[in-house]
Amino acid sequence: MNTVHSWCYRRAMAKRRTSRDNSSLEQWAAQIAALDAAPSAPPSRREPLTAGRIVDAALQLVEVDGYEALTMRRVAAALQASPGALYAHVRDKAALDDLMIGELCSRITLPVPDPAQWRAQVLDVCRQMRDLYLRYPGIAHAALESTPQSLDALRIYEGLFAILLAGGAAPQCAAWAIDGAFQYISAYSLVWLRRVPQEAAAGPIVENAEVIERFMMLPADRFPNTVAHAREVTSGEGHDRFDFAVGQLFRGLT
Amino acid sequence: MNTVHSWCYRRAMAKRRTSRDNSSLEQWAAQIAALDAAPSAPPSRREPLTAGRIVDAALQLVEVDGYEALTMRRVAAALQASPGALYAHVRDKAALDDLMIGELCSRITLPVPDPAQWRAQVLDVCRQMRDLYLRYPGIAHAALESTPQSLDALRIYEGLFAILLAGGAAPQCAAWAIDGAFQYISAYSLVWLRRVPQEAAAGPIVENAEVIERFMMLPADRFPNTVAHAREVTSGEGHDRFDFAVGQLFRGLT
DNA sequence: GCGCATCATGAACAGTGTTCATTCAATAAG
DNA sequence: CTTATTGAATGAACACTGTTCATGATGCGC
Repeated sequence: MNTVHSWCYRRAMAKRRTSRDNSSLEQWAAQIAALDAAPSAPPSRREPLTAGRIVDAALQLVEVDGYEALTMRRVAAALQASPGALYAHVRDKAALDDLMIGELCSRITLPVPDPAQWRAQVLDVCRQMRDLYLRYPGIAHAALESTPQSLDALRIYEGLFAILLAGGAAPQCAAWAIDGAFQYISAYSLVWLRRVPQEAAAGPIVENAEVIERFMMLPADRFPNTVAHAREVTSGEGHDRFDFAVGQLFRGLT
Repeated sequence: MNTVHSWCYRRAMAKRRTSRDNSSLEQWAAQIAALDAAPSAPPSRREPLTAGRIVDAALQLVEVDGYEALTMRRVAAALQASPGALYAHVRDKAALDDLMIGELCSRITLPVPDPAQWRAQVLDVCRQMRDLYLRYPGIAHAALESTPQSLDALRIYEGLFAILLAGGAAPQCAAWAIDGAFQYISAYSLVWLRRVPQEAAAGPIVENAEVIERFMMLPADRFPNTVAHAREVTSGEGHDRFDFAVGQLFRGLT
């Protein structure tokens, strides 16, 4: 449903020049036709395929089943199209990955820089990235592998840069810290996925106690510090460690 | 098929029973052939398959062709074995990944903690990890996906922990910083690979000037800060950015 | 109405991880 | 010295993957 809505929006924007009502009418007719055709057999003739629709379908697939389930064939099936049809609009699966992270980057809202609270602003942008990566599990893979700087990614680079410079940071330190943060956020989002299925089984408290116990079962002669500070090693609720790491990366830049 | 095979089996058994010298002769010929084959092809036909040999072969493959070329079939071919034979010693490809990063972790040398120079010691260990990840290109993928804490990885966790505690860091901050560093190092090693093929083309100076020029071609109204500080954005020789980010993560913990 | 250019199709290709019945070699038991 | 057993290796499958391409159908401009 999500993709259908955004697709309708995009198509309406693109075709606004010719005739909005016509597109709306087509849509109306297609919906009516779908009422009959959908239960019996999926109609082969659909609305034209576009890169935008492909990206939307791919993102929806990742949101539901994770990035490792993202397959050209599955995207095509979700669009009721042939696998080869996608390659008329998207060069590669890598190109699709780039488009997906571009779409994600375009969803991030950048604040107007406020020197008084630049730390909070930077952290907020980083959290937005993290939440997007977690909403589409495993898509950080694509972010790590994709083109160094797409224009969409560069937009949020510029946004963070502006916040940091307004806060009084030196340009080189600011640029390097942003770079490091991008990489850290991707890695964090990937590692975070490994804890999710465990959370579904039981509450986090029991889970944490279990982990502490396991750490204390380690041979104390080989892992003295880990055993001694098992509580601190396993501490951190939610995304506390994320906030800590991001805070460290942007520390003392003024 | 089933009956035919079992019939063949019975027939082979019967044949062996009737003329055993024939089978012995074949074996004799095989031994003679092995005399010649052994010096030329030293390895593996008679050597029993072990998890260790599989891991070694897999690492060698990654070192030469990269992690995306790591395939169960290729590992088996390198060992002159059948693809299915690997599964008697390694449960999954994921398990093979775990064993590989375990092997890598076991190669890292940990210093005895010296409070006077704990920063240098931490940076050295992080660089060892990075260099291993870069020597086996793309294997950081396995590190990000693999089991949260294998005992080999925990060993270097403990080593870093000891260095930091000796340096006077608070246990929780130390643990969180180590965690962040692990994730950052993996992401950095993956991102670094995208620059390597460009280095082969020309010297880094020309390359850098090219990148600066490209950044300055951006629309200045949309990317004012990136354009204005293109030099700082593209600065950093070698692993300068790595050292910066690691330094930030472990900053001010005493 | 027709020609054209575009797009979707479905089959194919070369791979992938993984499984399985079958075969073999070496060993333990009689 | 046979014989039975066992554990590992095989090779052929299975269900997939990304990608290509000739074929065929579609809708638009004239």
